[in-house]
Amino acid sequence: MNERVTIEDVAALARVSIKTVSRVINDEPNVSAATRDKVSKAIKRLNFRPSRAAQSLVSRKAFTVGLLYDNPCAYYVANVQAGVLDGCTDQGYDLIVHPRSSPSYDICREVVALYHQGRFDGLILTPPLCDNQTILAALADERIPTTLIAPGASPAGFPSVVTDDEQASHAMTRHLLELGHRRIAFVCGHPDHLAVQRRTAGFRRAMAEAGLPADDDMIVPGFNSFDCGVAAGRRLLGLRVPPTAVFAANDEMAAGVMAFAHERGVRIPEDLSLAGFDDIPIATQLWPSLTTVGQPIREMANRATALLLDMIGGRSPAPHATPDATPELIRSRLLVRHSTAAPNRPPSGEATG
Amino acid sequence: MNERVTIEDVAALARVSIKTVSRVINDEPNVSAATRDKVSKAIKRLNFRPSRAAQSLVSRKAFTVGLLYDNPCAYYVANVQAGVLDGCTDQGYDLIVHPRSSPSYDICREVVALYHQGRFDGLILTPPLCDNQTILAALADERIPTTLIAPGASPAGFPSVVTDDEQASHAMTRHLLELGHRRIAFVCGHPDHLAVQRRTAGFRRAMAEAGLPADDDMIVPGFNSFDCGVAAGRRLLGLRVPPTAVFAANDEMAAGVMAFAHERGVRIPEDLSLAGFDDIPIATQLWPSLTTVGQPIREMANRATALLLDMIGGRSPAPHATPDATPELIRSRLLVRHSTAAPNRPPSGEATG
DNA sequence: TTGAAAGCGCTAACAT
DNA sequence: ATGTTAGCGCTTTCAA
Repeated sequence: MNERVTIEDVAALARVSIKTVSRVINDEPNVSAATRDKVSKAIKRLNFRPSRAAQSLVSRKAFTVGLLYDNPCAYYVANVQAGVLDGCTDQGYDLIVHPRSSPSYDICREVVALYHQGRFDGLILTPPLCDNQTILAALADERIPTTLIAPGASPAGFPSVVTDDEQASHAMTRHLLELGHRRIAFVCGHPDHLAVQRRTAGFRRAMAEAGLPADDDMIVPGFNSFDCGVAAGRRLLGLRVPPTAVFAANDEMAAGVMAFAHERGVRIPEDLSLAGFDDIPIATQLWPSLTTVGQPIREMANRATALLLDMIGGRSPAPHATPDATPELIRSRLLVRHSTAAPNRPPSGEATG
Repeated sequence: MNERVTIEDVAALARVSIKTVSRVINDEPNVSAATRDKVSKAIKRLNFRPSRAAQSLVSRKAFTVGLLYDNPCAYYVANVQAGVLDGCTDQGYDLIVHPRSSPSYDICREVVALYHQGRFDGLILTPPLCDNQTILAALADERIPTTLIAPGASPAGFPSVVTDDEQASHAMTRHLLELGHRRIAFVCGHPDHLAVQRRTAGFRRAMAEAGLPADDDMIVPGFNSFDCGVAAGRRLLGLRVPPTAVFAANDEMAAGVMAFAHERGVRIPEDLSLAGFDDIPIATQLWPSLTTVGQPIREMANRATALLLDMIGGRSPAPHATPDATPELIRSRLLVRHSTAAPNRPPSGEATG
């Protein structure tokens, strides 16, 4: 830490009291322009930075937010982090990250302990942790300021930011229907991930509205992984009457379906249209590029951070004091790329080796 | 922060002085077993946690390490973070992350300021920042404890952890040669990323040892991105005599080559063997799965953290006091999957639609 | 508009 | 083996 220059050094150089320096540091009123200027010059001259530890001790704030997650997708995590940092940095807050895959009981104890040590002022939770009742109960119990990104429900007392999974899924299904598909299969996401579950609902609604049956053999389970996608592909393409389009609840599973299709020589999009959800990097690095739904992850994280900092800073009601906060909505958008086309289209003129 | 229970509360309950409590907290000697027990019980009873801010203020430590990076690959970053956290957590250190893509001058000022505020005790740098002389000079100037992950050179005074890029690249080239390939192309990595540059050297050495020419038209430039891979594929497959194998300096570029090959109907591995480097998730999510080199990123980050904490804790020489520290080496390993095979192999019996 | 004094919760140095 | 005292560097009273 090597803390050499202190507020006293500045005060001595500027020939004022340390309190006056403190006033300048914190932009407090009641300092004459001349004094302020004098002090500012001294601060610059000495390259003075107030000690975070001292500020924390007296203000009882850590100036740090914690990000708690348990998500295997590096891309998702990176975007969340970026969004949180966007919101933190200008307010002088730091981010400490806590990926946790341990049992929730340990998480609770650990997080509460860290909070009581003053290691962070508030917490941001992402799926699936933000749907974990044990954790939420512990955080509410300890009155730890917390906001949620994309929770399945909107638990009382936790401000949250969500996106319109159901509508986006509906829109994607409409896209496939409008291309002329009728036999459309859906690969479900992980049952514990509530937001992902809403994607199934959007699919079902669009199919119902189109007067099409959502056959049981057209809706297959999945757990968000590439391997599940491969398995789903095997199952669907092995059907007596296979679908002409497959819509997977996330891109990883869509990539799995695509890999299986490639292996079987099923051409995409000529023989099979394929759609995903999330727009992870692989979506543009597959061939053909994947039609998918772009999630505004970074923006959501940014807003969740702003809500958290409002709470911490007392600019919004105290934590767990607002039973029915409406979640903030940020819309997802449809990204039509090359993996979807009208059904039964004749092979294109592209070289095929 | 809500800091209610302090060391005084514990002292009062245990009927000892606060100093004795402090001794117990810090596992200092000279406390009788009975007293220690009494204090421990009081600590548990009150659920006491020493305030980080107070400890920081008096010890002049932040108990935090900073991770500075500017790397577009989420998977790489996630692994580095995981490795750093592995090393931090048990020592009670936190991790704050600082992704930075701003000009290096700003990074320097910002990082130095944060250090002087006592927001971290030491820094871990990854490529390409760890090869940036301006940043390194600033850090050395300020005596900021720093370790480097996979630097191109090994700058004096910076402990570092590296892997054997050159040898791994040599081994991959040998693999292709042993399969019977003679016309092997290489897609180079970003010229600013020195560690990646060594992969080119390994390729050249293996080719030279095999008595094969490394033709200029067989070694194409690249900048690590998927699009560069597509471009390289277009260039190489458009040659009068195309290569029978392509070795790309990273997986993203290999994925680009593969996408282009798919588009052109060039079969992998029957018509073209393809190898990458890094083992990012996409390597197993492409079809066919990609033969590549697995980088021990997480272990490297973990070791870099251990080296840093040794420095911070005074268990190793002070920062910038050891001119010629030997970088610690962690070996990469060859991962042979389905994208490489002997050249001119007849099509396999797999279904081709 | 400015400043003096009293802590924030802990540890280091020095008693006992 | 245990306790007392004096800070760490800042902000918050409360005076002037």
